[in-house]
Amino acid sequence: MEKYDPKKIEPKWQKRWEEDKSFCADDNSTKKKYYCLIEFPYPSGDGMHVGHIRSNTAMDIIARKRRMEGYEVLYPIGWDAFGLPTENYAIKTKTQPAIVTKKNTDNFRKQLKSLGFSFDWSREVNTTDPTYYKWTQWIFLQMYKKGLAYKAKMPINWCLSCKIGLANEEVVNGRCERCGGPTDRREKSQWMLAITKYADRLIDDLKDVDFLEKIKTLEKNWIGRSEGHEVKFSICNSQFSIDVFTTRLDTIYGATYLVLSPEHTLIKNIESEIENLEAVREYQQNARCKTEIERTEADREKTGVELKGIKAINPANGKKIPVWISDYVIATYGTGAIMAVPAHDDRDREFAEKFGLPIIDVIEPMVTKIGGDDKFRNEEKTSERRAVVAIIKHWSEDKYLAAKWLKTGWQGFVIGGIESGEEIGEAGIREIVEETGYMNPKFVKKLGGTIHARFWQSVKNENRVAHFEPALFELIDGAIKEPTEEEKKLHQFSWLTKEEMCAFITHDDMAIAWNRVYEGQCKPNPECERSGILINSEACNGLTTREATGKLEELPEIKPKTTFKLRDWVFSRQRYWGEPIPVIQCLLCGEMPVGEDELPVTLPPVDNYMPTDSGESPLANIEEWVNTICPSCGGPAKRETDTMPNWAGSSWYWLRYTDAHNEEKFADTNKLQAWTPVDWYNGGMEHVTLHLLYARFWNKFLYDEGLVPTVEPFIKRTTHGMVLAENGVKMSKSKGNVVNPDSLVEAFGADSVRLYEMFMGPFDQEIAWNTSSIAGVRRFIERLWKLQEKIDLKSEVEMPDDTRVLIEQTIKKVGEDIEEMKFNTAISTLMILVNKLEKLQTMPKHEFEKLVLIVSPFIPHVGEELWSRLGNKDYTHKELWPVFDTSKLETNNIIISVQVNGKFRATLSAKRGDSEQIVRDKACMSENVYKWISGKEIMKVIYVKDKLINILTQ
RNA sequence: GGGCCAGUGGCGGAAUUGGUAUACGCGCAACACUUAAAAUGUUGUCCGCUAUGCGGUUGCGGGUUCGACUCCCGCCUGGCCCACCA
Repeated sequence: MEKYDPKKIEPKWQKRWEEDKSFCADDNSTKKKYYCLIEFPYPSGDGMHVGHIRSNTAMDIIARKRRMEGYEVLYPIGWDAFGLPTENYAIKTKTQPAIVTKKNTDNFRKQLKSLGFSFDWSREVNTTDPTYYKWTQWIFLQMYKKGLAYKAKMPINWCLSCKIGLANEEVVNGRCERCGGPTDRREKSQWMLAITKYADRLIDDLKDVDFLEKIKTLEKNWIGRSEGHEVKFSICNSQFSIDVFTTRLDTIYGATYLVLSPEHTLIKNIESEIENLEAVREYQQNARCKTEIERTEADREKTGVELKGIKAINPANGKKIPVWISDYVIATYGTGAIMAVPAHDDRDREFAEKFGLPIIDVIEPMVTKIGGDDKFRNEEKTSERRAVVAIIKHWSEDKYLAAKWLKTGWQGFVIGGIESGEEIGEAGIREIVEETGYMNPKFVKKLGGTIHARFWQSVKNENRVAHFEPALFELIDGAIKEPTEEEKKLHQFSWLTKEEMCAFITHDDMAIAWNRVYEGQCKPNPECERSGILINSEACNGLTTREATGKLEELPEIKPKTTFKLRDWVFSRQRYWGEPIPVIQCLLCGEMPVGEDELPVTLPPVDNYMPTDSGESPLANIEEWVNTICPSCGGPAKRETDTMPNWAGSSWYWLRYTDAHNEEKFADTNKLQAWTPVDWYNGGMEHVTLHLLYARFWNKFLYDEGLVPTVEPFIKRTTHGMVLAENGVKMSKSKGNVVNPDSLVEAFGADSVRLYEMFMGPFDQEIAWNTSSIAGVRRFIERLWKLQEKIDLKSEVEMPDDTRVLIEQTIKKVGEDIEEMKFNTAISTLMILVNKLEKLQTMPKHEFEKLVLIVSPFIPHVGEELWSRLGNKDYTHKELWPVFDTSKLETNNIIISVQVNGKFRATLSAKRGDSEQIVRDKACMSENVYKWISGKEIMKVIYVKDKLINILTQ
């Protein structure tokens, strides 16, 4: 037998596949289609990364399995080649980006081919190819026509070192996502895409796709839909008004001031009325100069300036309230203005406390007992009462008095009714002395607002609506008078530390009170703090949050409104290496789209790729390119010099794969119909909020235009974990820890590299690379290879029963694991089978062939080679995926484990389906078991059929 | 601060309607083959002990159960994403 030599067999099969166009998808096939997609790579100068190989192999396995299941599979590949690294390289080396890109894609292509991926190379696309970006520009023009692409002067994120505008998505913690440098905000005229018009659908349509739940959650949170109200506050003595967005309309009576973002447009309109205009301007100026990093620093102290002379009118109660500006209000979210409710919003409270603004409690947190003996009984009589919750501090230690009600089991604090006309402190002291016997309590302070509780007061046999007023008391000394016998029967008292108290408290109302002493350490049900009863709210007093919201909605100044965190997509880049935006500025006609027949607007060669200091693209310096004629009047005009962002080309590439060489359309309708939507799209988690959202947006737009057949582009989306360097950090060229797949293929062969990438750990988790472990999978391949020697070509030998069962089980498990992307366990199952087969002297050919077929998607070169050596003429991927025989999945001889009192003591052999009695008798006869049960009475026997018996003795 | 996830040998990791924890692989050790080494093969490899047996062990502490890596409650640690979003 020949030695296993990947250097010989891998190029051989790769060549045959290519010559036979084995993996070219047939548009006209009558088979069911299956579209597998991976995120097309950015061809960087560093060459391919072992991470690329991991996700490509995973989809390759699925694509190959689908072919064996009888599908016509499309598994295409291309290059997402526009981008900053190439441009930066061009700036440094004065090489044309197109030439760099060519070199890099050639290298990537060679690397991918060396790994035996079953890509359809006939459909290769490249986003930087004018025949491709012609259609990127064309789609842009369609959006332009529908008003979805528009130019706007607006503050944008500006990277100080890249000198380009960035989308919000490209700013991470105030820093440029690409270079890590600081960013600030600048007013620039930018092209925008109105993705927010699709915000609702981008959320709602998620219900119809098979994405991992975490992906859906991430997208939803990113879009950030928030239901609330827009409230119009008119300004005294002015025609202007301020719209604010709030999700807590019910707190409007507590809105004691308004806050505008420093950039708010109203300020300009009412300048003449502002008495301290200088100070306001200075604040605006400061806010503008602050970089995004400074603005997003956590726990930054609140700043702001009042617009003196300006008062807004609260539409709920007609009160005049001051208007401030502060950078804690974000210009681009909601309306860029808020009504501040310091009593019920932490940020507003911080601001109000700093600037001495009034704080009015308008919500009593409500605690309604909904379960247990003290559940509020709607049908019974109800009485209402004010009561003080006395939190009593020890005279010398940091301990507090805990009270337990002996009749009900409630645990909390001393509580006493407040008589009419009585002060809280007064009532508390009276109650403390009465109930606890401590003679010298002192009132310290009130603790926040009232807590509204509704419960069944079993002692009094009635419902109670209680308004609890938490207050802090301190004992001056330990002087105590023995309480009466009657009191002793009611309560039991103890001194507890803060931590002990948290554990002691049994009810949410007490927990809320305690939280005001020991901030946030006790955790009441958060629902209690959110929903409550209105107070200090005039007509709404006594209503619940929900009722009040409904009532307030009737006011003409208030209307329901939905807001999103998602903003429109900044679509301009002041860079060279991107798709030119196909728009012309005519001196007479203004903004004119380039005619569709003029596309593509191609990139001219330039000498200097450096962006200009004014922030314009290097294209602005190419006069012969910039100067053109107006498509409408024929007069002199200038081309738009901004280019599209990196994300443009990847927002529709899967559509182009269906018809990669079409010169008339971005893709033929029939071919789109034949192949889309993508059945399974795998990619990185990091692309879920950017690329995936953009791609779904473009697809929805094209769907609305009748240009693609489905609303959603991808049926199923999964993610892979990142491959890290051996020490667990990210691989990067600058750290010099990038593992080169070429040397691995050279040393171990492509099949070993593929197999290791799949075996190293769970596919969806990030994992550190470990080159020494490849030896293990290489050994496995060698052992599989050697099994050839044991084949009985005539298939005359019988296989032992348990081995045949194992083969069927392996077929089942491998098939299921591939579907769930549990490649690591699929491979270990295959290893177990090979270990077993090795022990045989000989085995029938047809059984071994099953194994060859199910390993072939993982290690296709070995699969193909073994398959042909067994005398088969066709490729493995043209064979049918083996079907396991359900009747052979299990043997009749089974092992049952025996427990005595839940401890494992023995195992026994039995026949499938044996009755409890048989198993029990066998178990009791076993020496190991007998030892444990002799002399003891058997109380109970638990029998799990065909699995386990548990004998319980006294 | 909010959301999501994870924690199992020296290492990567298996094990889910709750049923023999550590499969599979790496590494390590011993042995065989060899002049030798590599490669290969065989055996062993969670911890403790009075050792053919017994006890303990899945981050920590409780709970439910005949039985818990798995379910529930409370903590600790680590990671990822979002973050002044009204």
